[in-house]
Amino acid sequence: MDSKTKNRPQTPPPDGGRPTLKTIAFMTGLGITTVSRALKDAPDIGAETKERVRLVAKQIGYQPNRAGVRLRTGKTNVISLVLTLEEEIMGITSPMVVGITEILAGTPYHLVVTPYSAVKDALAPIRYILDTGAADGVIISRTEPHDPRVALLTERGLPFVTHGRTEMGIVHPYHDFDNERFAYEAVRKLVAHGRRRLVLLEPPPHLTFYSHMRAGFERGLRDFQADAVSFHQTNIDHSLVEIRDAFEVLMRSEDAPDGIVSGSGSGAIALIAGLEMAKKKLTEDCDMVSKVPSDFLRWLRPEVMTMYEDIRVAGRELAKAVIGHIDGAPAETLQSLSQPEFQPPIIRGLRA
Amino acid sequence: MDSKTKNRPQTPPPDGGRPTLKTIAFMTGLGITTVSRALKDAPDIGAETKERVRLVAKQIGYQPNRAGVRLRTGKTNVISLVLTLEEEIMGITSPMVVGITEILAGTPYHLVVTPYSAVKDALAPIRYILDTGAADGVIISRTEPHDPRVALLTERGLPFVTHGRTEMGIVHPYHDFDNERFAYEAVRKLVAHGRRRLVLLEPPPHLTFYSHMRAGFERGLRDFQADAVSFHQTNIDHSLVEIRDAFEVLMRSEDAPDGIVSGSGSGAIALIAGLEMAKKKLTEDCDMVSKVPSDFLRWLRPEVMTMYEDIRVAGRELAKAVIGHIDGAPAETLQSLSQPEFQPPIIRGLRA
DNA sequence: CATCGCAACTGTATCGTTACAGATTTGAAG
DNA sequence: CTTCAAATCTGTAACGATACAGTTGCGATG
Repeated sequence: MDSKTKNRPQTPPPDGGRPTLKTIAFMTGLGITTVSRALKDAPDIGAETKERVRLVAKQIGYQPNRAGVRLRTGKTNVISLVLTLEEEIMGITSPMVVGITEILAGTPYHLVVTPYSAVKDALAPIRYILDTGAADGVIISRTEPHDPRVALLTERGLPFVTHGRTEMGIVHPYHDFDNERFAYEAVRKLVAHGRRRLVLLEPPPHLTFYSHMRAGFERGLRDFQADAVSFHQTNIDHSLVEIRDAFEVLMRSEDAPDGIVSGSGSGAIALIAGLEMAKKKLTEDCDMVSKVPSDFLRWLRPEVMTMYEDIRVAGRELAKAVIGHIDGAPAETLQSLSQPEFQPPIIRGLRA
Repeated sequence: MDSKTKNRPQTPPPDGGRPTLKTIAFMTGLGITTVSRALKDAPDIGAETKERVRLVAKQIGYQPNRAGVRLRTGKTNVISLVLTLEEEIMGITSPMVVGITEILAGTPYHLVVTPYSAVKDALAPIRYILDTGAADGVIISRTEPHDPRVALLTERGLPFVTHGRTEMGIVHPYHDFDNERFAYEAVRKLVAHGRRRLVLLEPPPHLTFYSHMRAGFERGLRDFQADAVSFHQTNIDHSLVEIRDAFEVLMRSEDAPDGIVSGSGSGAIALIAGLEMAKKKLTEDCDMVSKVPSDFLRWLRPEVMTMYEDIRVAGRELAKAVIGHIDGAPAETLQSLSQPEFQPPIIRGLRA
């Protein structure tokens, strides 16, 4: 066979299978390499040729074989969302996944969900991804001030973004909710309602946003002259029953607070239950501000003042940031903080 | 070079990279083919050789390159979860994803989330997966009696499982919640509470479980001698505001029901709001049974009687079923129905 | 009319794996 | 001492894509 045309498929590729570069090469009479480079808009391919190739590719619905690309180039076109199985409790995964996929829909990226179970295993999925080259970028949450995952990913140069910030002197992409301001504004609001003895249902101390929320809470106490009621033994990672029971005890004590800042929506539910078990009533004995990821609380307990953390938007921001990181944008430009705002109450009139 | 050893790597594969069959071949002095077959436990490889290969493979942490396998064999080791972006509202995705990944964790499968937006596009992601060979198996939900996705997947022979049943004479794997029985038991319970004028907040009519739930409801009405109050213009896919407003009108009318069966947890929230806007009270003017995917309602409105649909378990069942289908198990053995049960009320005493 | 540079295109090798068709060795049967 | 079969191992080609190092043709330059 003439070596000049060895790269040109002589037989029409078997029909029924999906089109490959070979198919296009056969149809256009070009070499496979040329077709490949034409589709990449390489500078050494003629303008008219590119046009022809693009047209044929579109006509037959050519889509590059992911395995081929991945094997040759190492590019996986995968973004990995790393989740704790326990994260489910907060019901946060749904809108997050939706937000991420909204952004990925316009790209060649697929979203792979990579779970891990115990907290001590948090590094395991990261190692897996690094070792097997399973993804081009990673999204992690439940960020800690000194997060070994961030250290490892940075060291190995795999693009990532965190949901939450770190404090380790590494500049990396992140998206976060401004929990400092949330707690600060919550205190302001409660004081405006005449509340002075405030309690905070806080995040677990090892997560970064613990200190943010505490800082905002304490700054609020100082600025608006209120007092803290201690509730440190309990945090939003505890079970609803634990939170409820601990809070009932507190509400029955001498030390009972008259204002509550809840760092989580489900925590708020447990606090309300504890409060009611102690025969106290919202708005009468106590006011409450809660961060919420959904509308449930507002509908069922409109007397709770809520600040909405839009997880879907967070998912979008995170997705944009990883992709930006993959594309080489500087990390400083891939950081965002979403500002809390109080939600208007649900309108209880007809045709709202 | 001696052709006898052409397949044996002569140079130690560059360190730092991840191990491949070549690495093991070099270390054991065997051919690449032999190593491949040894790891697959092929019958034509000696027992001792297999042992040696396995040992080395384990020692160096060999994991087959997914792109290589996929390119050569077409096996993707991917399960695709096909979701509506709108599904988020029900907050059902989180526990579903968790359940699925729990099962996949023990397998080589990864979970890829493939979304679609409009209802009319429901076929688009399926076509994409079929055309690009993106997955070995598919999980779909929001099943319809005559579901074109099921038809297409069956025709093209791609293993799948549905969350919900179909009525098209095709035997395929599914997992479903017994909505017929749910509604039936709900009616029984309401009648036992002295309620006789019952309303059903039903699923949208095009989904299969609409007729299941209606059938159970109507069978209950007959068996327990209660009457239906019409509320057909509204269903669980409508917005909370729409449901609330429509229900307020109903509750203010002559025709007001005294018992409610709610086909969804978030729908129940809207119904409660509508009821309260009509100045009616739960347990006094009206009782309610709702299907719920989480604990929120039980905590905040313990007076609602609930049947828990465990989505996490559903995720597990679905994952097991697709894998079973991929492995060639007969579809009849991959069908399961989860039975509803009333939940005990939240215990409102200390140390529950 | 060589020679050179440039534009446009192409072949080969390779990524890691597996299907397939041998190849070699060993021991037993004839 | 052949012959054969079984047991064990191996090389080659291919999956689809791309990096790299050419090759070809052609007009401009000296």
